[in-house]
Amino acid sequence: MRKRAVSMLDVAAYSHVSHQTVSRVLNNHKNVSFKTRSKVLEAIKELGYAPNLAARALSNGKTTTIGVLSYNSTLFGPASMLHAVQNAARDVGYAVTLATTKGVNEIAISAGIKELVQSGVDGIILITPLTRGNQISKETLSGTPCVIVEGESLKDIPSVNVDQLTGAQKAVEYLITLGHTNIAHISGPSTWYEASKRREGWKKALKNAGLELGPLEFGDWSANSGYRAIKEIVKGSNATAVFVANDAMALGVLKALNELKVKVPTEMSVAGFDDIPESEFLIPGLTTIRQDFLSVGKLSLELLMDRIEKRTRDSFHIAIQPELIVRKSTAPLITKR
Amino acid sequence: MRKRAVSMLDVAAYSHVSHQTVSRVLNNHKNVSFKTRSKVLEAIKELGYAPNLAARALSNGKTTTIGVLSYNSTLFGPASMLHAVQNAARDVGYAVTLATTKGVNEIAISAGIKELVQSGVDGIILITPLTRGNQISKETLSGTPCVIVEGESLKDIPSVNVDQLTGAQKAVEYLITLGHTNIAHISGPSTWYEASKRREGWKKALKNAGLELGPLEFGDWSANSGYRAIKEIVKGSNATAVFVANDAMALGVLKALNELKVKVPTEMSVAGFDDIPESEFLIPGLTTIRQDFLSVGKLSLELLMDRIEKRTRDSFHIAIQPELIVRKSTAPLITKR
DNA sequence: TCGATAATTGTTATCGATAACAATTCCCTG
DNA sequence: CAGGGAATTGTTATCGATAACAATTATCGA
Repeated sequence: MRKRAVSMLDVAAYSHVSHQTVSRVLNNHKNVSFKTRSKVLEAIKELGYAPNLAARALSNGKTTTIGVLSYNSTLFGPASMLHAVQNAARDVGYAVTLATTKGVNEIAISAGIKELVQSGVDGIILITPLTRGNQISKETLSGTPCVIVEGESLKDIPSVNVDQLTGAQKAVEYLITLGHTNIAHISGPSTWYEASKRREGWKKALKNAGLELGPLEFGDWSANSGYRAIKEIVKGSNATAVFVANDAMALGVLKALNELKVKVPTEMSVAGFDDIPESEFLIPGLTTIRQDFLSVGKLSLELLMDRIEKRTRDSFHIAIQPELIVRKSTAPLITKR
Repeated sequence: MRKRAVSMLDVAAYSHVSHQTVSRVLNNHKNVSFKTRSKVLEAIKELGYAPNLAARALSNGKTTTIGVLSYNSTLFGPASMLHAVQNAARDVGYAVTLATTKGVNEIAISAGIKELVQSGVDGIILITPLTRGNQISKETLSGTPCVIVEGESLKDIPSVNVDQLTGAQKAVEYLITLGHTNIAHISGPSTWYEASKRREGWKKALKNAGLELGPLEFGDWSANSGYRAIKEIVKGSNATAVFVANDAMALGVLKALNELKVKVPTEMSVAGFDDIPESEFLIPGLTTIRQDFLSVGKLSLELLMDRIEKRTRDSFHIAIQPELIVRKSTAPLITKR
């Protein structure tokens, strides 16, 4: 029973070459004769050799690991992107280490970044809702390449974003074409980048149509907060449609309206944002904006790999267009007379 | 501008001690005088030193990293457990690297484990639905400590499980106390451990009450599969209650019943399993079984740390009791006469 | 005050890979 | 067939930490 795992030297001895040659075979150097290469490969298979990644990392300064910093990986969006990133990373031979922040403030994010930098990752993907205030100092990154996902674009740092503003605008414009003129909005927390963009989109669509802003409430992305917010809106206004900043809150909205005996969509149209898997099966099916999280995840990894491997790219900030999914929770305004 | 990051030798030079003493300070060895310790600590702070983890790993064979292998981290359960594990790991100074499997078969799982082992993790948490067939060979683990979460208990490998059988039994027993005698079940995929346990619980409860088995359908955990399954059940039987193996499928069930104009709960009682955040806000609120994923995650990490640090423990297999959450989707049977 | 023992500090070897450079072999041309 | 350049292989140093052991300094009781 052997105690230590087989190392490169064992392989070298077994195949009667130097360990350097083994290294060359492993790293696909061109100047290795076919004969020795196959000899070495056979030895590797025979002995069940696997390189020691710590040694490699120490030697060449690369860990072939990327870090993902996420706010709350339980939410559908972050979880999907994490999944996509992880899959894409594996395909290019990179491991993924995960870190999560407790809050969305600058301190928590910096701490998370430091944690990852210290662990030696080759690059970082930030799935954190950075807003303007949250500048990432070069200090904390200390040279580690980085890509921002779903956060305010900074000039030096590549980013991948779903075009939140346009997405929100599409949803509200759709409500407008249905004849609604008093359109409320339930926004996400004011500190979140996505929330502010969606709010902007709502405003822009209304302004473009020459309509006044409808009532505005703030939630915290949870169904419960949507539940509470819509009750305020119904009580305090006569809005006939509501654009909700995410599907989870929209779920709470549907629940509250059901309890209040306000019929959806005939008395109130509801549109969400995200297209979570549940949306299709709500009662009624939720009209919403679909974000292609998988593409976002995949693209962000591509950008990061470019950075890590010092490739340059013209597209520094990538915006993905979301898609309007029309279901049964929205309907033309019935004019009362 | 310094090129290389500061190393232990820099700290040693700065504080006029040997690098070994610096190492001792870092690792909290007892035999370091207060004076030198503070001198070194100051130097560390002054120079902004952070240990190189690759070097440490190479030297002592530990990476202070654990691996989590998950089936599909987008699902609520795995995502929650991953989150809990990651938090708990950070608290004890461990990093988390993530791997995902494409399938639930033995080959895919083994591949995932190998990937993690090769990356050098100190321990592995398996959030994969292991069934009997899926034996983990000692070979693939090659000595790496491992904990199974939500999978069939193997004698050698510690595990943390929610008591699926009892949970399912509780749900069905509750339906029985409401007077239902024809209780259907929509199960998860037959290869999944959780699915088979929940199916067993359903059978056991019915048997204990002297009732016959109701209709049984299989889904794939998705809302859509629940949607289809309940249509079969309604068409082919006169069940008055259905126990659905997870909340996502229950969502589809509610949708289908709504379309079929079967009233819930008066004409059909529906109970789910998981208590996802949405469940409370479904229409009607879903009666379900709550699994404490966070505790499961935390406990599994504890078990793993015991293994890594060679502590022994009497409780090798831990079972957590789930909780029945009664909401509005279940009601007493109205006897037609 | 001496010596034994404990507490503290230092020196050298080691982990397993890659980098840089040196040496050898091969092949082709004049 | 000599010689030059390319292709192939080998040797040694290095990455930055810990392990093992050696050396030095404190501390205490007789």
